[in-house]
Amino acid sequence: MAFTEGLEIVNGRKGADVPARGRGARRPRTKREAIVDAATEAFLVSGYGAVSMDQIAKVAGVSKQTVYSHFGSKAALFGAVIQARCDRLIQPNAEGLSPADPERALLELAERFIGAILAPENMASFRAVIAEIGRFPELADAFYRSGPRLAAAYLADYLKVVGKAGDYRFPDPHASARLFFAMMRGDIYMRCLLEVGPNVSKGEVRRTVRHAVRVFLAGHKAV
Amino acid sequence: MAFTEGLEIVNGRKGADVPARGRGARRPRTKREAIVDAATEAFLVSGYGAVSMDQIAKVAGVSKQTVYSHFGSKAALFGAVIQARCDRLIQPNAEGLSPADPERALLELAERFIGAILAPENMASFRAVIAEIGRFPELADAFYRSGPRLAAAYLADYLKVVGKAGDYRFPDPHASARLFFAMMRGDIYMRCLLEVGPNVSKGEVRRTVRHAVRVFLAGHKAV
DNA sequence: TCTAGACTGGACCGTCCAGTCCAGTCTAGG
DNA sequence: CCTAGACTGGACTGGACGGTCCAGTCTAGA
Repeated sequence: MAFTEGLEIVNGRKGADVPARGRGARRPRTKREAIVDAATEAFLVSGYGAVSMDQIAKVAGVSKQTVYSHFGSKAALFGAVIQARCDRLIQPNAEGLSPADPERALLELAERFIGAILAPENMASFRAVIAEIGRFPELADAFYRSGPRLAAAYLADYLKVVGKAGDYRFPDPHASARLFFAMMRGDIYMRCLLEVGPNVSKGEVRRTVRHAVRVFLAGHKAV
Repeated sequence: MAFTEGLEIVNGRKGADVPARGRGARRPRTKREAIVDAATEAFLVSGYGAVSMDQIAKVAGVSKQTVYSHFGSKAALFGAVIQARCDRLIQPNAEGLSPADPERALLELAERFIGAILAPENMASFRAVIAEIGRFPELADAFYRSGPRLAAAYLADYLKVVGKAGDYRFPDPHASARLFFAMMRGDIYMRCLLEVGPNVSKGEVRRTVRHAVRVFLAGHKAV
């Protein structure tokens, strides 16, 4: 709930759509943005099939016709929403990580990564993508590219640098990077995805991450 | 496609439902089984929302009323189908694995595990469960219990035994077991789940598994 | 032979929903 | 002041679909 921040009834002939910026606190959005926001929340919470265009129009405070003049169809709207979310997946990049202390650096990266993938909006995006793979295969592609693949690419670069220092060896940095993220995306991720089991605590995340990082590094120690 | 094996038009007043077993090749099923089969394939391929009861009845070669007299509602039918699939998730258990040669044993276990989770039917089950988490949270629970959790429990037992031998240390066997499966369920799994990227080859699986097992063991070596 | 119960097949109901249409309003810019 | 274009709101269409009903058939077993 509440990926948007509670504005529901913003416009009944009010924020004149175009500039209106600067009016403190009141979200100064265009109709289009309002529609996207409403649709995002609705789709991510309930799924494509369970959301009606009337619903979206109502929540956006806009007429149905307006929705259709901006996005030609329900499918197009869904596509736009998910694409936007994929573009905005927060990418934990490896910049600013010191090659001098890989353990510390990887711990930090891991924490950032876990934080990102466990964030409810991203979790919901992932579920939505999976649920509609049959109807929208392109979205799965977009998700993979801007998610797992990008993250692994960043890390691989970092591992190359670390490898040069000599303490650790990464004969195939890309494979190692993928492995690293797989380790992070462990049982905790699965439990969140399925919404089962005990809720994950900060402590559990911490412990799991430390364990994983330690094993990862020990497994790549130069002999 | 084709989780069932091509029988579609089995009964137009034919295989008398009850015994009929033994008739070679021809699938000798009850109406109920026919319904479950048809529903399974339909739900796993297209998802809950995209399947109609008329469709299922037609494919099962059965009247709609019969479907409703066996399963009271669409939701109940879906529940039964997914539950059955969860119960049948092939569990790679750790029995018969030699504690003397952990590397070999883990490699074997890993291959079995990967084979199971990448199997199209299981992949499809997982997707279906995720897609309908909102409507059917119990199914997610069933899936987790009879999938990830069970597998980890088996492995944890094995790791305890290996730990006693002395070459490796597993201070928290359950955590290590979960980590192990996370490593296996790596990028390949993600790609299959999202149906993106290059198709996975036997070779890639092999390479990935070897890498993961090596890192896992090296990371748990006794000092 | 009779009966109970499973099953058929097709009509039917109520609901929901994507998408269209349209008459009329509001506003910005010329 | 006029016009173009964005927007409203509500009626409407056409089709899908879950679920019900029912008259009639088939089969097994008493």
